[in-house]
Amino acid sequence: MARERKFSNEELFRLVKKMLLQHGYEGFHFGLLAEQLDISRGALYKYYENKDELITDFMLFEMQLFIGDLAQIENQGDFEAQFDFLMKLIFDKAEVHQLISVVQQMGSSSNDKAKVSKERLEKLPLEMYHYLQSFISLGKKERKLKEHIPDSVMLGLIFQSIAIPNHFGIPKSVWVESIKEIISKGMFAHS
Amino acid sequence: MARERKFSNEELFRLVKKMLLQHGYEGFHFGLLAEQLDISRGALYKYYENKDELITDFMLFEMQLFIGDLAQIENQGDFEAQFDFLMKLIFDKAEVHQLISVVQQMGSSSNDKAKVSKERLEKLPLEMYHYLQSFISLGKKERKLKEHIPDSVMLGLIFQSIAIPNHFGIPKSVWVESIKEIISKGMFAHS
DNA sequence: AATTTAAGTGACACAAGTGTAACTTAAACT
DNA sequence: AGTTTAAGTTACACTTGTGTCACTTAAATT
Repeated sequence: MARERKFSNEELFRLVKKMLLQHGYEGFHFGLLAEQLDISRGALYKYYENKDELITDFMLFEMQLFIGDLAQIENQGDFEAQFDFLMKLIFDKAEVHQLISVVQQMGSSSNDKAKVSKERLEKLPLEMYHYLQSFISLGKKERKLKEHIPDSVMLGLIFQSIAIPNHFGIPKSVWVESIKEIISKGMFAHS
Repeated sequence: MARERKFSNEELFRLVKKMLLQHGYEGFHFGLLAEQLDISRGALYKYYENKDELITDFMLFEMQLFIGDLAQIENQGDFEAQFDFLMKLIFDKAEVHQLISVVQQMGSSSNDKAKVSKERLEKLPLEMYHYLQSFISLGKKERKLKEHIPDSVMLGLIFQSIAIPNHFGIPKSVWVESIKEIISKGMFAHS
């Protein structure tokens, strides 16, 4: 019916991700994106009204992928296996955490359409928590997790651990194992 | 020798802090700052060549205050008291963590002077770690802390814990105590 | 081959922030 | 009172990104 597009959605999202991670929210703009896609800036406005709408769309896509991975936690056997799975997933998909922090930099949109999907976007962390509720419940039910600590503190700390800056370049395996140990058994020696 | 300044350094830094926390790095600009100080934008250029230089200057000031507080950890008695002091300090001065993340958003400066002090700035987290080295050493020496976990992982996790988002509005005291418990003794129940 | 239609282009007006420099103002010193 | 000096103002030129719209292009349909 019409000429074919010069770029695919995959290519677009791949570049958006790369640019967001590289330059952050402020450094991301249509000019740069268009250049990398080898199209004119104006063409992008055929698909997205503005930057926020594009980023929001991308994030919904990206987060749904991540939540898809996360959902597999239920097939991991006992509680310890689920814990290991979760930690591995988080450290393998470290970018997700960075991308979430980009969203929080997004100012309040002028656009109405963008506002709606941004609200959806802000609910995604909560949705993630919801998916993990069964994991925490299992742990508490099996008396593997301390029952007096609120679920959200546990999940928050687990997810935040990905963002600890490794200033001294500790090898990844040592790094991850150390964090897992602290989270599960603490940094205090047994007395 | 000349007319007196319409604003003090304290007032300036107070506003810079407020604006950085409220609007982030990108939302911070001379126009807004000048308006709040009730001076013209041009006047600010008498003191700082650009935004990065001002922010850098402010951050050095702010961090030195924080490091000053931190240094008092040595007067806190035994290891447990030092641990409690550190956690309390971090949660009382939560803004510091936010401010540090602002710095990481600063692009590479064009200005030479700014570049130099920005390098100094990026070393500050390391300097902080250095100040806390004695605390960790004490803990390990007294066999209160697990010796096989690298210092930087412990300190990183402690500092990062301030950034865990409290999506569900858990009361502060419960929140802080829960985090302290996980960090020190883990989230796993004793078997 | 002519027509339709969506993809893509390029120029324009706009907005917001930047940095500069000539100028004005007011305090302090002679 | 006159001079000096730093503080502050204002206007200007510049840069970078935004959003729009009339226009061109190329694939598919008839």
